[in-house]
Amino acid sequence: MEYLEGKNKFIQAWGTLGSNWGINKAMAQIHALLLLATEPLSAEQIMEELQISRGNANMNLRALMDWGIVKKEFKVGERKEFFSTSKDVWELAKQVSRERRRREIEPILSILKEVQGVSGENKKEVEEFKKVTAELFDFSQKVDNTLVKFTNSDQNWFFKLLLKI
Amino acid sequence: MEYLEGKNKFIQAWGTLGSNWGINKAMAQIHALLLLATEPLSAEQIMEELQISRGNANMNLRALMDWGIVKKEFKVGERKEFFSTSKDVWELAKQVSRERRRREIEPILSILKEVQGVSGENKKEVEEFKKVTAELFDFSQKVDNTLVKFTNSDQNWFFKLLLKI
DNA sequence: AATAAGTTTCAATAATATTTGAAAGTATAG
DNA sequence: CTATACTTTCAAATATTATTGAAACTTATT
Repeated sequence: MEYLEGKNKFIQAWGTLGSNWGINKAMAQIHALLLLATEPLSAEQIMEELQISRGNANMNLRALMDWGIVKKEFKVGERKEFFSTSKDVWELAKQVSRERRRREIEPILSILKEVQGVSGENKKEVEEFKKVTAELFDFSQKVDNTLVKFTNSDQNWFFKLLLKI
Repeated sequence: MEYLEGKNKFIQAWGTLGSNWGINKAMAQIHALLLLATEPLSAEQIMEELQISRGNANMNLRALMDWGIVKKEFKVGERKEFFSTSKDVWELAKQVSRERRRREIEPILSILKEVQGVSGENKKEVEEFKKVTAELFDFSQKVDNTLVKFTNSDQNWFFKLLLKI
């Protein structure tokens, strides 16, 4: 397979994967492009390679920076900004976990806690509600704890551990 | 907080959580409703409670059944179909992992493997490409293995294990 | 201070995904 | 067999989300 074909295939696949996990296609594709780049890329280069507009590139680069997985860089003598991402897959996974934990697990935990105190006429329904939400709370908390450990772990502690089983 | 308020809050939150993870809102909300129900619900009841159309209810119930997390049930003397979901959060998590593994990890693994064999003029680029995709392949395979263990584990083996650390 | 190079914003537009509802399909009961 | 109760399908409508592009803004250079 030709390099260019492989590259496009990979970028395409990364975009699709992102979409399935609630990350917009352009954002995932920019990330894929940066993963493959041998040096930081300018907004122009990204626009050009992915055939997207300046506004789109800018917004998604910002989103990637918000996620903490893309960094702005400057080159001496150049006024333009350049962008790069870490090639360390392990670091990437940890950063994504960290953000998703903050953005999704924490809010759901807080809601589950909040709704625990419901009251009402129908005893059976209320009890079922409390039971289910309590179990979800418990489970979510376990996931949360696991992610905290994971995101703070050095190396691939996690997988090494699993190998021992 | 009144039961109804809590219920709505939970259903709403479950829908939002779903959206963030690439699952459509109605699908997640139907699931939330079934989680809280004290007995299997008919399509009518679901349509009524969530204020959605018959077609919508039907399609998303089918999708939930495809995911293996909702089951059709029949009541004696009733011609209608009823739907229920397992209240076991652990089982639910395993089933979702199983499906996502099949639907997303396996395809990406196959693409990563496929693009490994690229060739091209620019040695530096090609090498970087192979390096990055090889690392992603390795990582994805580890995740895949972990999920296999997870989805086959009894009880909360996983979390119990983590407690030991 | 004026110009140039580059970045950001955001209303308008386009693309995508979801939802509806009515018609077609199926199965059960009489 | 056929009327009835219910389910499924899917084209069209709607809602949501992503993208564009040009104007506004910012910063650096002369």
